[in-house]
Amino acid sequence: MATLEEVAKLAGVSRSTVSRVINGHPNVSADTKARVLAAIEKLGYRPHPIARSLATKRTELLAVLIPESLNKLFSDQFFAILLQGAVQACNLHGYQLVLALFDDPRRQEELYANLLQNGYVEGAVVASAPPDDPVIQALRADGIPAVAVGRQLGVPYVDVDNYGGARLATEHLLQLGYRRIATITGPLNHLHVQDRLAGYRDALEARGIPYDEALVGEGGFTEVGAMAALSKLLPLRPEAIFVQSDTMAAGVLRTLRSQGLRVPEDIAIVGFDDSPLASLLDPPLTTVRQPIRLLGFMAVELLLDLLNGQADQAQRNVLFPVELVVRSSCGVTRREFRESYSNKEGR
Amino acid sequence: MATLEEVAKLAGVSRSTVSRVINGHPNVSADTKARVLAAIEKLGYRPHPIARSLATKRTELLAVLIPESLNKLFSDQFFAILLQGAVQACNLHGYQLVLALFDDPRRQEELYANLLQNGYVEGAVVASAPPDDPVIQALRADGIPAVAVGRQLGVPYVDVDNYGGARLATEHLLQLGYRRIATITGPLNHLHVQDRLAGYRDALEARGIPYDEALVGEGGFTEVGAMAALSKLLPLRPEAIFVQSDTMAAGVLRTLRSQGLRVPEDIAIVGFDDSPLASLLDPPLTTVRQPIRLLGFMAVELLLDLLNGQADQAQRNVLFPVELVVRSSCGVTRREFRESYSNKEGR
DNA sequence: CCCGGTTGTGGGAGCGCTCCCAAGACGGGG
DNA sequence: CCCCGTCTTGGGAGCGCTCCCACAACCGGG
Repeated sequence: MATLEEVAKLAGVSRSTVSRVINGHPNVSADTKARVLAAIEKLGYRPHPIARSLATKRTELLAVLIPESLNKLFSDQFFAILLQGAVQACNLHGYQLVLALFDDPRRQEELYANLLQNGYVEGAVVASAPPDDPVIQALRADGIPAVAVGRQLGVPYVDVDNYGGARLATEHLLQLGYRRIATITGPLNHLHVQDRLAGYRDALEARGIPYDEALVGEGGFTEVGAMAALSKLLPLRPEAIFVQSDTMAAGVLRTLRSQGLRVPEDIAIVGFDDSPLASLLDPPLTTVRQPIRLLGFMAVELLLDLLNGQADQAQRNVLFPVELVVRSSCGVTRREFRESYSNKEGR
Repeated sequence: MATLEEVAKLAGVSRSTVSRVINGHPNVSADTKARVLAAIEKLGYRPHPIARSLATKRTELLAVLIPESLNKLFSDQFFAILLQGAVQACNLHGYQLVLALFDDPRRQEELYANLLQNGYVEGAVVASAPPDDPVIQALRADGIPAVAVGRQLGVPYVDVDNYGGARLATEHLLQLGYRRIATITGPLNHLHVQDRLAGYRDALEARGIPYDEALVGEGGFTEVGAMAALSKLLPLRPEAIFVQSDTMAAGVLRTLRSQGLRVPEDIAIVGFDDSPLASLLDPPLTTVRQPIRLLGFMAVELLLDLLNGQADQAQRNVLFPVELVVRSSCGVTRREFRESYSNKEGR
C-alpha cells in the first residue's frame, strides 16, 4: 500500500497538501489538486483508516449489541432484518458495523470493555433490552453514545407504537365478536412489552370487558415459551389470543393443531411483527406490522446524529406507527374484512 | 483514558516495560510486573486498540460479506444463525466481526475497497456466493485471506455434504414408495446447489429411475421463486418434491394448501436446512439438517488458521455431515419410520 | 507604494502503541 | 579475577495520518 508520503513525493508537494485534497479542504489551487489526484490514481492510494483513526480519534465504527437475554432469540428474523437496516444506514455514512453478541456471561465484561470503553467504536445500537440489563446500565454509566431499539430508560431509543398496535389487534378481535380474549406476552421486564400489554388491557376495558390477569401468559418471545404459556391459558377456554410476536404465534398454532383445535374456527389468533414467517403459517397470520428494517435504519441514523451533537433532547426518540395486516387467523379474509368495514362506514 | 506513558510513570518504569507486561513478554522481573499491574489496575488502563493496530498491522477485525445476490435472502434464518456462529468464534479469539452487505451495486466497489483493500479487516468470510460473484473474484485477485461458506473455487471453504444430503432426502422418498419425484433447487450457479442436484439425480438413477429435467425447477432459494417453480412442476403430477431449502419448502406448502392439495397425502415434501422454521410448518417438515451455526463458527476458525499460516493446502476445506430429520411431510411419523427401518434391518 | 488580509503550501509534532537496539546488572566457568 | 552470556530495563524510531503553525505569495485599498 502506498502512503501519503509517497503520493506527496510523486506529486511534488508536501504530505499536508495531499491530506488537504483528500479531505476536501478548500485552500488548494486547482492544478495542485489535479496533480495530487493524478498521483493518487497512479499509485492506487487509499488512506489508511487505522492511521487516520489514531490521529482523529474517530473510528467510523458502530456496534450493534445483542444482550445476553436476547441471544437465543437471535435466529428470530426480527434481528436479521433489524441488522440489515442498521448496516444499510451505516454504509450510507461510510461507517462500518461490528456485531457483538453478549452470549457468554463470563466474557461479557471483557467484551464490553474491549469494544466500548477504549473508544474502539464510537457508539452502539442495543437491540431490545430491559432497563435493568447490565449492558444498558453500563452504557448509561459510562455515558457512551447509544440508541436502544425498543423503549428504554436513560437511553434514547427508536420504537413503534406498541400500545397502539396492541389496541389495534385487540380491537380487531373485539370487532369480530370475540369477547374472551387472552394474550401471550414477551418478557414483561421489557418496556415495550408492557406497552403492548397496556394496549391490550385498555382495548378490553374500553369495551367494558374487565381485564383478567388469568388470561395473560408470559411467553418470553420464544416459541417454546409461548407453548408453555398456552397450556395454562387453554383450560380457560379463550375464544381468541393476542400473541405478542409472530414467532410465538407460530408456536401457538403448532400446539393448537396438535391438539386438534382449528384456527380460527375454534380459536382466533393475532400476532405482532409481521415477520416473513407470518404469511407462511397455516392459517396465514393476522398480525400487527412494524417496520423492522426501518427501525434498524433509524437507530443508526439517530446514533449518528447523537455523535454529531445534532440531536437535542426534544427529539431524542423516534416512534413509528404500526398497521394491522389482516390475513385469515381471525376468521375473516381480507376482503370480507374490508367489506364489513366499508359497510360500517356507509351507515 | 490512561495511556501507556502514564502507567509507566506511575509504576516508575519505562513504557517498554509496561508494554512487555501487557503483552506477556517473558523477561520481566516478578516485582516490576506486580508494580506495573498495580498501576494498570489503579488507572483502569486499557490498551488503545487503534494505536496498537497501527504499530502491529493487525486489526483483529474480520468481515462477513453478504454478496449482492444474497441480499434479499438475508432475513432467511440461515444467515442469522451462521452469523451467530461466526461471532462466537471471533469473540473466542478476541476478534471483532464487521458485517458488510453488498446491497447497492453502485457502492459495491467503494465498500469493498474501504473494507478490504486497505488492510482494515484481516480477512473475510463470504456467505454463500457463486464462483463468478464479483466479490469472490476480487478477493481471489487481491489475494485477501477469505473463507467461503459453501463450495467455492479458488477460495478455501466450509460446507456440508450437500451431495450426500440430497441423496439421503431423495432415497427417503424412494424408500417410502414415491417414484415420480420432482425437485426445486436454489440458484444453479452456486456449486453447492449443483451438488444437491447431483445427489438427487444419482439417488434416482441408482434405483433405475431416469433423471427427467422437466421435473427440475429452479427456485432461487426464495419463497416466491419456489412458488413459481412449483407452478410449472405441478401439472406434471409429481408424487413428491425434494425442495432444496426450508424457506422454499414453506412457500411450496403454502401454494399447495391454497390449491387444496394435502401434504403428504397428495404430495410429499422434503426440505433442506432444518431451519427453525421447519418444525413450525404444517405439516412439520421432513428435512436434511445441516449444522448452520457450526458452519459459521468453523468458517471463522479456518480463516484465523489461514491468517496464522497454519492451514496448509491439505486441509484447507472443511466438510460437515448432514442428517435426515424425519417429521411428517412425507407420510410417515418418526416412529413409523423407525419401525419400518428396523424391520428392514431385521430381515 | 505600503500594509493588512487572504490564499496556498510546507514542516513539525503528536495520536498511543510496538519493537529493535543498546546498556547495565548479574553470574558462572576458565 | 576477568570475560562473556543472560536477564532486565530504558530509549528511540516509526506505524500513516491530521492539524496547527509559520511562511511566502499575492491581492486590493488607502
